[in-house]
Amino acid sequence: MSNLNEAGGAGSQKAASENAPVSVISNFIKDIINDDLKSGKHAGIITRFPPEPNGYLHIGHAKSICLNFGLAKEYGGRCHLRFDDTNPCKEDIEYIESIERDVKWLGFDWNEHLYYASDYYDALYEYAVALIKMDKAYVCELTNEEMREYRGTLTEGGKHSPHRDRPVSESLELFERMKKGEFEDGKLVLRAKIDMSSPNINMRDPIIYRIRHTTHHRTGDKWCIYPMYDFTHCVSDAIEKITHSICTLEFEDHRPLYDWFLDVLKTECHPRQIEFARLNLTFTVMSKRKLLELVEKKYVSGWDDPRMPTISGLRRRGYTAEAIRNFCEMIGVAKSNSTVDFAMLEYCVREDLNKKAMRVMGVLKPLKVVITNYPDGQVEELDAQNNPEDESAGTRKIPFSKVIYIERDDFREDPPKQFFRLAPGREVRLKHAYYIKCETAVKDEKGEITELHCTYDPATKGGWSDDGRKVQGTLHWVSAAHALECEVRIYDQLFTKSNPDETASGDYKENLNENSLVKLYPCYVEPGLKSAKIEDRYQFLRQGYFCLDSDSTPDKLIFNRTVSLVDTWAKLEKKIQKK
RNA sequence: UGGGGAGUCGUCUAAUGGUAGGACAGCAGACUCUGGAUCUGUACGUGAGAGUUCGAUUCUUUCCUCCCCAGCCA
Repeated sequence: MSNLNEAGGAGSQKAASENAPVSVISNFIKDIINDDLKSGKHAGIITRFPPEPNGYLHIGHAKSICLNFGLAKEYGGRCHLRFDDTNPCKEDIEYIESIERDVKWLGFDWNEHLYYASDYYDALYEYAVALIKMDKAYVCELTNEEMREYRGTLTEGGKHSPHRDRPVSESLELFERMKKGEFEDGKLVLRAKIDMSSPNINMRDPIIYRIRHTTHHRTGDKWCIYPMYDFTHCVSDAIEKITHSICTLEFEDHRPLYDWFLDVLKTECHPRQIEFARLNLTFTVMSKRKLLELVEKKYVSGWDDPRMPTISGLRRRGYTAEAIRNFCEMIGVAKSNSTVDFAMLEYCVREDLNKKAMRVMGVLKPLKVVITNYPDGQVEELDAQNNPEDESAGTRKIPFSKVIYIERDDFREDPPKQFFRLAPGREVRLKHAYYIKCETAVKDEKGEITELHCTYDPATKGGWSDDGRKVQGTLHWVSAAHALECEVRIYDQLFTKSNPDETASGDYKENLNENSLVKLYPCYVEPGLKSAKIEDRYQFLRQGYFCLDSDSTPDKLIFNRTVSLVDTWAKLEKKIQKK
């Protein structure tokens, strides 16, 4: 059982020892940094990755992680991991742990620079008091609904709160009492005093503290007032002496507020906020709300369901950290909204796994083949190359015997023109083994083919013939007596539409793909896979890349298909059928 | 219809006044004991107009389209 507990072995990655390489491609953020370095504004850079621990990280976060940690590495600076934990209602320790695990797995290291916004609650409180004393903040008693009314609309300015001009001393006292827990949730808030007529709604006296009698996952019950994002984020950045605070586009019109707080507070450090476009991917959703819904309503098995675009899902699916990093490098960083073709991500895993994954043979939809002229009871150990892309991967022995399984799709009774595989009277090569020729197809009473009777040519051992004879097809196979029975899970896109949000009803779930998971059983793989460990990755010859799923037990191996191989024949066949 | 952003091959992304380039996807071919990989070739783009200039993706201007903002979420 121990072999199922952690990754290791031939097909696996040593995540911890992996180190992300430095990027060579430029982007507009690097241009800014280069200017800042050149002008002497900064001697070095400090960035940060600031997730809120209210969900699992996804591939979109990976883009941000690669950007922030990548920049730090490239410029010899550092990147902090900071949990933006200012909303105890939504946050959870489970998420903190998963985020740390995922960032590490991606190959990045924050060293001792692990922080929490909640670390700064005392400082934040003092800054808030300072704001009140400067008459730049006040305690407001408007209800939620009133607040919305007073805020105005996109086209009209708002109105002043009746509490806006209350004396500083009164706000001070009220704020103190808010902190002491004298008011219930929602009764009072602390607001910045900026400009209710601003065309930028964020500047219309934004709330900076609200009351929440909720236990915080780190500070417990010490606080019942919690700071809002806009106030917390810029102050946290300043405390950590961040030089470049990189966030996504939707925060662009929060920047004036970010700058306002730091200007008014006259913080020693005033980071520059830079916005870039978040990642969108075809055939999937990236919003935390939707991913959470998929998990909670059991459309998927969990955050790490192999169909999820989460880091843990992709990892379980068999993606490597290197593939994800390469992908993030490949897609670039810019300010225009964009949706990347999922095929680009698949290209990146294939490229990486092609170099690394050990080749093995596995039959997904078995068809029994009896080699009639092969001696009963004889077993030969044949040599098989582990990875033609990597000489150092060596070879292994695989057993061959009279009864084998081949892929059902590799036989056609009535083969189309360009079909190179097995058919009555046809000869093909069994990879690493012999040429075999199909003599007869045995059928049951319903006309289903139950097995094939073939003959082999003993002179072709290893898959060669000296007489110049050519065979067009090469098939993978496993010896029936030696094969390991297992389950294989074939995944397809979670959604049927390239843009899942394109719906008639407005509910993206109507685009869920009913066939996104197909479980195949029994499948047969070569006996060597018995020692496979969770997350070990393999190429099943001619089929795709697979990895051992965490649902596996020593008695039942389960493999996930990470991605298929490029299937030229499938494409060709489709074209033939169209004609 | 307020404010803030963005428009370059099908999709991402370069070119910062001087030959519009790369990657993915597509197509065609070569090669191959994986119809994998690899290699070669090929097609495809500056949202529109006006202006400045010898020369504009780049500068100016008008227009068009798309995205974000009215949580006591981040």
